Amino acid sequence: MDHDDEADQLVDALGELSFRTMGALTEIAADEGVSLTQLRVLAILRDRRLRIGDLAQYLGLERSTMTGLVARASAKGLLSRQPNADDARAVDVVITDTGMRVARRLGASMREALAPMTATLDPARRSQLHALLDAMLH
Amino acid sequence: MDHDDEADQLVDALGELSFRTMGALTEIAADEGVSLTQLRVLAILRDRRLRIGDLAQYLGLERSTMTGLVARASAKGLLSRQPNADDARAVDVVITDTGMRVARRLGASMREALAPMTATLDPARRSQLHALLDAMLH
DNA sequence: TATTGTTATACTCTATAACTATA
DNA sequence: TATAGTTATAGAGTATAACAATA
Repeated sequence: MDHDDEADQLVDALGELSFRTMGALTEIAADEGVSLTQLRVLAILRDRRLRIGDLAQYLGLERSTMTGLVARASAKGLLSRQPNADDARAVDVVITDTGMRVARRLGASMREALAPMTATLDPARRSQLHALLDAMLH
Repeated sequence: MDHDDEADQLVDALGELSFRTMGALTEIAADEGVSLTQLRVLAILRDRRLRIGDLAQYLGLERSTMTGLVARASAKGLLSRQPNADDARAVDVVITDTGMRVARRLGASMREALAPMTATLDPARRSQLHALLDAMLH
């Protein structure tokens, strides 16, 4: 069954693209001294505040895992823990000014790192790709 | 420093797609009792044998990391370590029959898991996407 | 001397299970 | 009782540095 049909090849290409992208993002995060998961958390918290549990659900992780992640990121000054106004059991996680600066630098590095990959496409094909990705993601 | 909105959105979409894909692959791997990195190793070794160092370079990891990864996968019966014919210092890593069966199941699960994402596109757009990904990856 | 791989060590990520404080 | 979060514990992934064997 070494017959790759069209669907298999598309899946392989998607996998390859994703591994390459994650590799680039991992390096970028490491350069800023954070993990890939912390990069995700920073990106998410740029425009909202979330409770520990919601953040965990968002990332598909256990709450106990988030406790540690937030603790380490807070120790680095990137995040801050705040009491939730409506539920005394809950903890809101908020990005700090330092965290926001790091998040912005990460965003810039991401664009820079992925540019060579998208640069192989001419502008028309780039728009095409963007439209296709949007269609898949929504 | 390019602050082109179109480029930023494309990078964001690429990141999002990759995180989703990696999430799906992580679950698939976990269902087979292997890590995401072990899934990659199995996929790579399906059609070749590589030395520890080459495998590490291929994945962008340290050799010491590969030593552990291969040890754990070998303990599970998925890989086997063999002396290299040309260099007595080197160790070839080979996929076992069990490893090959697992690799095939992983491949099938990947296609299944990613199908819903690509299924939102009609066949013509799917071909388009495939062509664009291939252009980016080569 | 340089390279291949291993070992020792340390840290992060992750999950499970038991626990607390609050709802 | 149920839920939000923490703590304790354990295993995997990862890197760095020091090391042995071979080139």
